Amino acid sequence: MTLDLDDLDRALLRDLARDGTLSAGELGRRHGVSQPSAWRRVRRLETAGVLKGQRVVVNRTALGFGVTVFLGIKLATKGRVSLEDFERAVTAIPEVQVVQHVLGLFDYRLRVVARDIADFERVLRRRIMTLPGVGQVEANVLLSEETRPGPLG
Amino acid sequence: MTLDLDDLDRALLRDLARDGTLSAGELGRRHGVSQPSAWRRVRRLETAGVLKGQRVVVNRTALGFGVTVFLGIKLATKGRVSLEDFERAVTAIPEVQVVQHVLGLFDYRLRVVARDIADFERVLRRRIMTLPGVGQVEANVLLSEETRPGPLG
DNA sequence: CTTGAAAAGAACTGCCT
DNA sequence: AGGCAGTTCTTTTCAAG
Repeated sequence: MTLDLDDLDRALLRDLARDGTLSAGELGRRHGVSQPSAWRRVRRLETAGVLKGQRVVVNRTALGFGVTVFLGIKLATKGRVSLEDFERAVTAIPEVQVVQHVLGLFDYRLRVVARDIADFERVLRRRIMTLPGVGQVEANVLLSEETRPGPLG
Repeated sequence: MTLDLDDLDRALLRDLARDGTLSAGELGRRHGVSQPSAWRRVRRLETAGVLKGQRVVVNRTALGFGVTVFLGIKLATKGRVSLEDFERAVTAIPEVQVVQHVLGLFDYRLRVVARDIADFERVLRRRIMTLPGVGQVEANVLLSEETRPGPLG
C-alpha cells in the first residue's frame, strides 16, 4: 500500500502537474536520465494509481463565464435519502462544476460558474435555492486563484 | 473577444475535459469528422485561449495524503500590504494546494492536504494560525468530490 | 471539406551494465 | 536501478483533389 517515491519521482510529478503534455524524453532531459528511464517511472506511477489520467484546463473566461462562486450549503433535513436526492439534483445543474460532500459547518460545497452576476442570481434563485432539502447557503465570489503542486510525499 | 463555438467544439471540449490524452483521430472518430478536421478545431481552441494546457490528475490518497480540508479565512487587518503578506506566506506552505482570493464572508479560501487528522492539526496550528493577519478560520473536511464538465457556452 | 503520404516524435521492448 | 539501440505507433504537417 505504501509506495515510496524518490526525489526524481517527485520531480517528475511536479513537472507533470504543471504540464501534462511533457514527453518522457523531455522529462528525462530535464533531470538527467534517459527517455526509457523517465518513461518507466511515469508508467510505474500510473500503474500504482498515483497518476489518474489527464485533464485539459478550460479557460472559462474565454467562453464568456466570467463569474465563479463558491457556495456552502447546509441541508435542512439530513436523512440518508435526502443526501442522495440532493446529490442527484445538484449534479443535474449545468452551472455546477464541482460538488464536494464535506464535514463541518456545511454539508456540501459547490463551485458554480456563471456568465455574470445577473446570470449567477438566476442560477441561485431558480436552481440552487430550489434544491431538495437546502437550508442555509453561504457564498464567496472568486477574485483570483492560484494552484500549487502540493505535497508529494 | 467573443469566440463562438458550435456543438462539435463543445463536444470536443467535453471529451477532452474528461481525458486530455484523446488523440485528434479518436475525437474525429467519435463525432464523425476526419482526423485533420478534429485536429484543426482543437488547435483553434488552443490558440483562442480556451484550452490552457493539460494537467495530470494526482491521486493524493495513493501518496499517503488522505485528508483534504477546505479553510475559509477572514483577515483581521485588511490593508493592501497585509493581503500581499498573507499571500506570500500562504503560498510558501507546502500543504496548501489552492489559494483563492474571494469576496464574501471570508477573504481567502484554501485547499489543504494532510496525511491524517493529526497531521492536519499540526499544519493548522503551526502554519495556518500563524499566518500574518489571520482572523476567523472555518474548516470543512472533504468526504467525497465530484467534478463535472460545467457549461461550455 | 476530404484523402494520402511523409516527416517528426513519442511510446514501448529487449538486452546490456 | 539505468542506458543504448531499435521498432512500432501516433501525431503533425503538407500536397492535392
